[in-house]
Amino acid sequence: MGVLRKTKNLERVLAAFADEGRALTAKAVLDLMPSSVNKTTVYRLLERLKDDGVLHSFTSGDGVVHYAKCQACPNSAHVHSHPHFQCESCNEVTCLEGEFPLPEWEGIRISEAQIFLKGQCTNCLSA
Amino acid sequence: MGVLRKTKNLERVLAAFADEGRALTAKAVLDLMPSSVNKTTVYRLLERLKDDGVLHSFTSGDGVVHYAKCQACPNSAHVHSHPHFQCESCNEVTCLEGEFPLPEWEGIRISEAQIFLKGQCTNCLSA
DNA sequence: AACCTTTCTGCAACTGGGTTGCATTAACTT
DNA sequence: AAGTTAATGCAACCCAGTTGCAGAAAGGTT
Repeated sequence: MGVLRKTKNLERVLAAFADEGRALTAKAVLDLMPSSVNKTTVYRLLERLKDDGVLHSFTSGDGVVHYAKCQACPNSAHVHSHPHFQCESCNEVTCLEGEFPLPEWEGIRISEAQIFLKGQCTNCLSA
Repeated sequence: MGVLRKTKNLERVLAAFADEGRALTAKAVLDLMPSSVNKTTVYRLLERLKDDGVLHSFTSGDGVVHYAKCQACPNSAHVHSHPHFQCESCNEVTCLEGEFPLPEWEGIRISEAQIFLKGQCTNCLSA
C-alpha cells in the first residue's frame, strides 16, 4: 500500500499517541495539531497508521470512533478483542490489557467480542 | 415528556418491533414505513419510545445505532447490560437474554459493560 | 544541485446520520 | 363542535467522515 514517508504531520500524530497510553478521537488528534493542518490529513494519517498496524480503532459505547496505540500487542497478529474502558469522571478512554475470554452462548457461535466498559479509573478513584 | 398518543405511525413502529425479536436501525424502521412518513418523525418516535421504556438502544461494533424491544426485561428497572449479537452471515442483530457478569479489573471500578458479539446465529449455523 | 517520481497535503465539495424550528395537522378533552 | 396539546412534514442545519483534484513536499537518481 505505498511507502510510508516520514512527514512532520505523521511525527506529530505519532507523538500524540506515544506519550499517553490513552485513546484519542480523530477530533482530539486534530486539536493537538497546528491549526494549519487539515482534518482530511488527520483522517488519512489515522487510517494509514491503522493499515500499517501501528494503531487500532474501536467505537466507544456512544458510537464515537477512537484510535489507540496498543503497547502490549505484537506487531504481527493483531487481536484487539481486549476491552476498552472509559472513566465516567475524567472521560479518558484506555485499552485494558489482556484478552477477554469469549463468552459462551447457547445455539450460536461467537467469533468476536467488542467490549466497552465504563466506570472509575485509578486516578479518579483515589482523588 | 408529553402524553403518548396512539397515532398511525406509532402503531406502525410498534408493529415493526413486535413480531421479530430483532433490533432495527432508524433507517430500517423508516424503510418499513410508508414513503410519506418523514425521517424526523421516525427519529422522534424512536426517541420517545426509548424514553418511555418500550425500546432501548445500543450501538453495534461499527457505530450504528440500533433499537430493540427487549422482551424479557420488566417495564421498570431497565438494565440493558445484556449482550447484543450480530450474525455475520444474515447481519441480523438481536439481544441475548440474560445479564452479563461485570468483569473484574485491577485498579478500576466498572459500573457498566457494553458487549457486542459477532458470529453465526442458529439459523445460519444449520443452513 | 537539478530533476523526476510518488506520496502527502489542503481545499472545497459532498455524503449520511441525525437534529432543530416552525407552521400545519391530527388526537384527545370538555 | 370547539379548544388544547401533541404529532407530523418540511426545510434547513450540524457534525463526522469521505472524495477528487491540483499543488507541495519526500525521497531517489544522476
